[in-house]
Amino acid sequence: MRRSKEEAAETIRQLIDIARSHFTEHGYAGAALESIVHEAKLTRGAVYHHFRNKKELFRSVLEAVQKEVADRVEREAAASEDVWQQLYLGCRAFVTAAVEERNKRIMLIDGPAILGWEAWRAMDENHSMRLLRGQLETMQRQGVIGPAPLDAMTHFLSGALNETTLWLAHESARTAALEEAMEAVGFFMEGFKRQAERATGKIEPAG
Amino acid sequence: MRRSKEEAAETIRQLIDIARSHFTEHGYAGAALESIVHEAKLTRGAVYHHFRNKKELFRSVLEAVQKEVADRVEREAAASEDVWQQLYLGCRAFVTAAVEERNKRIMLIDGPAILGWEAWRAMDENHSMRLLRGQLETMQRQGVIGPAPLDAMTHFLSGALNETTLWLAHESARTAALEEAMEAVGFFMEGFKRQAERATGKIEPAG
DNA sequence: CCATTTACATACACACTGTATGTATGTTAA
DNA sequence: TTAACATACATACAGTGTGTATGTAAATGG
Repeated sequence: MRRSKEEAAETIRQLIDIARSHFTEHGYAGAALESIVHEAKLTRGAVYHHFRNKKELFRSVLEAVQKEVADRVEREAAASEDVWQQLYLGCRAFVTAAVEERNKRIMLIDGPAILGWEAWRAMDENHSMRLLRGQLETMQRQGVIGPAPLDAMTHFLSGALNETTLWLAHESARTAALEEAMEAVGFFMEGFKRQAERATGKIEPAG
Repeated sequence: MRRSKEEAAETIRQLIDIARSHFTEHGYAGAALESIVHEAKLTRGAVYHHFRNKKELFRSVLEAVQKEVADRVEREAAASEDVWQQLYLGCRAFVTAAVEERNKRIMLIDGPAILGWEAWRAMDENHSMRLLRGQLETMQRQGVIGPAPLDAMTHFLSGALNETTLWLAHESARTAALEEAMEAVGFFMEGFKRQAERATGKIEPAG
């Protein structure tokens, strides 16, 4: 019953895909490998052949999720040439992509808990967060935002977007929620602008 | 070997306390009830008498953590009479309290994963988040921030503070990190101010 | 075409949760 | 004061799930 190389690659893809749906529906702990492989018409032996353990299977799933979301963010942000608009569009793309059922829980809830915050963050730095930080860096180089601490700002905004995503998922009944959330993003950006204006001496600081 | 009521209450406190340290050190999944009760010189029977299951024990631990953190936030925010300063102090108190080892993981990582985001949020609404939302509401009523969507802003800022906390924990070597993080909070507040000024017609919106 | 590797399946050991039941002591009401 | 009951645990066991060791047949490479 040994399969060829391409068939094995297909098996891996299938396992990741099915695991993703099970993790989405039952969470990491609630998703038994047995029921995952059953759907794939395999046994747990197949999983332990292709992945070191359950956690590594989850990591592969998360990797796929992150890549999907980041791709959407990058594509949609590129629709504008204005750096502010790019940031806005990117944030919007992120929350609308991440809010989807098949992304949300794996990416924002189980991800940090299963892999640990550091490993989760390390993965994120290769995807959405890299884009966000890159954008802020560009804006800073262009002088449209002042000499603020990039890392702190990136994490602040990233965390805000993550929680906003989960809130949006919860508020899915209210269509106005997305606009409200984006308004909050706007406030943050306004703060940037004002700080940039201060740095260039347009207005003086308030008390 | 039956204990009196006060002794039983002491048992519960002790279990929560020891469980908290085990959850902190090994995470929820990695903390075996057996090793928790062993430290308390009890058996798992004691746990299942006082708590429905492991998750309920965790919920009790989280409740204690939330209460501690929220109390500190409330106390430190009350040190000022200026609403902006109160918000700033509250945010600062939150991150410095939440960043502590015995709070961080339980509150920000395992909490949502074990109880689910909704239950976790529901608990949070009775603690730190209630304070945050209340403060924003006060500021809005006083007109120092404009007619912005309160819930969206609250979640945005709350999520930002949570991630900032985890980032700070990771950056614990750099003492400047806290100030950088608070600077990011400041940007957000600047956005509020500007938006409030716009609403009251002090300056006109930019493109 | 033979040796070796690969892709799984099978079987088993182990850890942990949860539940059912037992038991001794505290509590309370007649 | 004591019998009846409730409470605070301990003990024993069943179930579920992960991980590991081993088996096996087919694919791959020389």
